[in-house]
Amino acid sequence: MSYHFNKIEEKWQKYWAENQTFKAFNTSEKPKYYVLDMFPYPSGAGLHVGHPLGYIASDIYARYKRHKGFNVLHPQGYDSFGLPAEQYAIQTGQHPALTTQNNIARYREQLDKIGFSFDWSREVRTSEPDYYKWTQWIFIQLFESWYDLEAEKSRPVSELVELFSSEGNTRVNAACDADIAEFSAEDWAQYAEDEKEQILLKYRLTYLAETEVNWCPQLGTVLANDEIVNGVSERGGYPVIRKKMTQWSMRISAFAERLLQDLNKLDWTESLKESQRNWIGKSVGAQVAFKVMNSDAEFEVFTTRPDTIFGVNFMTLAPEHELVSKITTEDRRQEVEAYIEATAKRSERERMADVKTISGAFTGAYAEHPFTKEPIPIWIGDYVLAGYGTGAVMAVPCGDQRDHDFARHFDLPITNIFKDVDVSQEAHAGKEGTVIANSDFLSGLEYKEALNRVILELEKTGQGYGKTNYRLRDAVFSRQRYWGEPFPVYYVNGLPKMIDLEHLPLRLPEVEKYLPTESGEPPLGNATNWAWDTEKNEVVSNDKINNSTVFQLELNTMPGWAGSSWYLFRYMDAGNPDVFVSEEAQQYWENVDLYIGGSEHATGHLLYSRFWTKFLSDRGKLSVEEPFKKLINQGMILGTSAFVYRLEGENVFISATQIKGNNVQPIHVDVSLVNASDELDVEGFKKWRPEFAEAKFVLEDGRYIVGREVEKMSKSKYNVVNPDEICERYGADTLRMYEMFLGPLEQAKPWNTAGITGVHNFLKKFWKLYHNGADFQVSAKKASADSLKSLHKTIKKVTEDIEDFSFNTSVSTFMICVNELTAQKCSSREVLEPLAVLIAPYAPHIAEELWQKLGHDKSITTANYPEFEEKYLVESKKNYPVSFNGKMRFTIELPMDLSKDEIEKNVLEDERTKNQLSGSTPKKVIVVPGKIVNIVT
RNA sequence: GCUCGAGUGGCGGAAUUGGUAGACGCGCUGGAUUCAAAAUCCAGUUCUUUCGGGAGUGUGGGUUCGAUUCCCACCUCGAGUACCA
Repeated sequence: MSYHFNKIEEKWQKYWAENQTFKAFNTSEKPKYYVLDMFPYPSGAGLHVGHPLGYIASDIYARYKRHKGFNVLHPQGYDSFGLPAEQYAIQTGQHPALTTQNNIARYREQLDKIGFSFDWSREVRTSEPDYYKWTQWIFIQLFESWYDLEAEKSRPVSELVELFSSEGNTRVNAACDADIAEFSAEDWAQYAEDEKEQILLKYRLTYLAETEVNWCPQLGTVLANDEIVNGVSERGGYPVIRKKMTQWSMRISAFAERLLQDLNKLDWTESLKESQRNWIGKSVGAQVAFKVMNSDAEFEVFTTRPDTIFGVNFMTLAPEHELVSKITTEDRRQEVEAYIEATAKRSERERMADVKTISGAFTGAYAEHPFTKEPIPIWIGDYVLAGYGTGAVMAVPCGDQRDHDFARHFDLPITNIFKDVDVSQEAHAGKEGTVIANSDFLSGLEYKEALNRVILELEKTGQGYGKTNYRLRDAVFSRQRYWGEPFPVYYVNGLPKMIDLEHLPLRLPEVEKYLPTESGEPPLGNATNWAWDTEKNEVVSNDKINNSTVFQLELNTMPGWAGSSWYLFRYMDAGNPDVFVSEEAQQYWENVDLYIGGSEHATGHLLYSRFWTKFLSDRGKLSVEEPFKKLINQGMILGTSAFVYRLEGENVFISATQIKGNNVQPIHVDVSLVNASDELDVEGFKKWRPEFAEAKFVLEDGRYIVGREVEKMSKSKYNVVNPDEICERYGADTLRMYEMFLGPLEQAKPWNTAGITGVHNFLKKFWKLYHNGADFQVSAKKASADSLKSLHKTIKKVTEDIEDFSFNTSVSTFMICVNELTAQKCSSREVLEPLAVLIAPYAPHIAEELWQKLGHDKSITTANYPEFEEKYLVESKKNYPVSFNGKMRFTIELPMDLSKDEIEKNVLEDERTKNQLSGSTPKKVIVVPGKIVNIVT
């Protein structure tokens, strides 16, 4: 009987579903282990072979951990709010909820065919009211909290109000908006309620603010920084402009230091931590105040090099700096205004692309040096960004290349304050080993000493202080979309109020159109029932708005990352109607032990999720400060696109080998029309699209050869390979093993269906090992020593590989093992039983089938792996090559578990060694246990 | 520009506390089986060679008895980030 994988796989998938084999329980004697995949957005295109890569890896690990005796939580769900469903709705009028539901059904069908061990009883969907109820709840928690910088902790706003009532805000060290005025307890008592609300809003962890945002006109929404790639939107590639809008923001900047420090606790790749560090962008330096001469104006600069303060030759303000118009002298005004206008016209993108051109203008004003009291000219220049630091810099051309370039361009002086360094050609940015000169009290000091000294001096004279800056900005949380979580917010006199917790969820209203309204409001502006009745506590018709009991609800919705920032906790207690996750469930599962997903989320999802976890932990809702202990980025599986070449202006296609000098236009052709040797199915191609029906071909030896290129897999490039087809043709077990076999998990690699036969043949050989013709046949006899050695080698290697996530080499190890067992004609139960357990994580269906035929009545999932490791520890032997001065001479057979000294002794006592040495004493004997003995004579 | 990562046969890729480079698979070549094909099985497959060998892990140096692995310089590719003061 041959290997009927379709039948076997169907049988076991049904068995697992019916018996809820992979259901995890929130109490167990066993230790817990939580394996999570980044949940997918269910797009209309369905899954291609690239999607399951990470899921297969995590599934192997989850199944392995079960064998190892862990209580494993391995759930799956859908990040189901998002743009594509909404855009589809705009085009077709179909409700996004319906599209989403259909897409999810399709995804589920595809996922089920691959035989994953997900606990589907815990499935979550971010677009379900039962789920987004808790997203709204977290939003309210954030609104009701402020950040205490002293305690480095989020605290309830009620405690802030107490502080204000007892001592005002002068001593409160909180993360807040920049424009806070000082007030006393008495002042606070006298403020009207609305005034108090206004002030509190500046402290809340989610707050309304007029912010300059990245507006994408084509998408009709704002985008977060991480949703913009090269100045255009990540989705669709549309241009993005800056625009001022009132938006909800998240005070993530308050958590910058903790987000940075705690990276050290995580088992993530260095490159990923590095991107987060970059994104947070900590720089330590000083804030220094400069007085404008002949004026009462003063401005601050931020610098990481206060030690170079005596090298300041000029100041540069961002053109948008508020002081510019105030300090510009009359004779300079025209030039300065022209420059400001010119820079304002240039888009962010142009400004970014063009970093070579140096431009600026002199304001005519001078600042006073804090120590020398000398006048310093104040310039404006667009190399200084309004949004970073204070929007002003002290320019030290001898120490900073941009300042140097600017000085040379405008012919400004360059003072050298470094000892024995030439700065005439370029700035000297090095710190270590540099001695400061020409700098009054800093002269003769090294960088570190000078730095400390100058900050001390600045603080003493009240002209500055040591300061740390972060690049991390607060995250804009409003989106002008329909298909997202509605904010649980209504407005009273322009002030936001939260809906009471017990009335959540606030469900998305129905709308006629999913586009923004004619007056430019978000799509929810189209809803006719979108007002909140504070007496009935329910949504009512907009007609009833009276601003005393019925109020307008918020029209924005939350961004995509809202639902994905906390979903890992919902799996622990999915469906709990009373709380987002129960304390018991959360304390049992803690957080994710292993998280697998793509690296594109390095600075978005992974940072926001860490932020919300820290916040919820501060407020006592969670017992952990980090969501994901260990994280692995799986590399993308790329598609191998195929091209046909059309002669310019004709319906004639030239084989890739015949192009020569012809002018051709490459056209993507569906990869299913091309065979493994790059030959096009010409008849199929003609039928593929009507415009090709009459096409003519220039062939090579009667064949049309296509061109190939490796690209991202996508529908529009016709290079998508569907996992269903692979499962149909080769089986899920083959697909799973082949995806692992393709290469290292973390590396990007092209898909190539041709190689799959190797893995498929391996499974067939494995099957043949215990089948004689049509009959299942295993021997009850003891296995030979060789077979046991093969088995044990495999157990050892595969176990090590799984622990290191080197799944590709473990597939090779299985192949070697089966080849050896085939050669040994081994069909012993003694070998096959542990082998079934070992291979089950990779190829679960064939393993279950074998396990059952071996007489077990429970799923192989319950098999205990350490038991097999113990039982089959055989004493293996190894041949040690012995070489003299690097030249290999002969081998000696010795047991593997000898110590270095024992091996050395055995080798030196061997007759052949004595012959080689012929009486002389070796200089050195190098022994590598398990590998080699090298004798240096 | 900066940060991180990677360069090994025709291809995907193995091998690092420094120890027989090219495991395993694809492809290719030859053979068996077959009327034939598919499938399967067996053998071979880094290059070069006067069949003794010789060369070889991006390039050039270095450390070492021994380097794909460690160090220095350079080249190429990929990812991230970018006037961040």
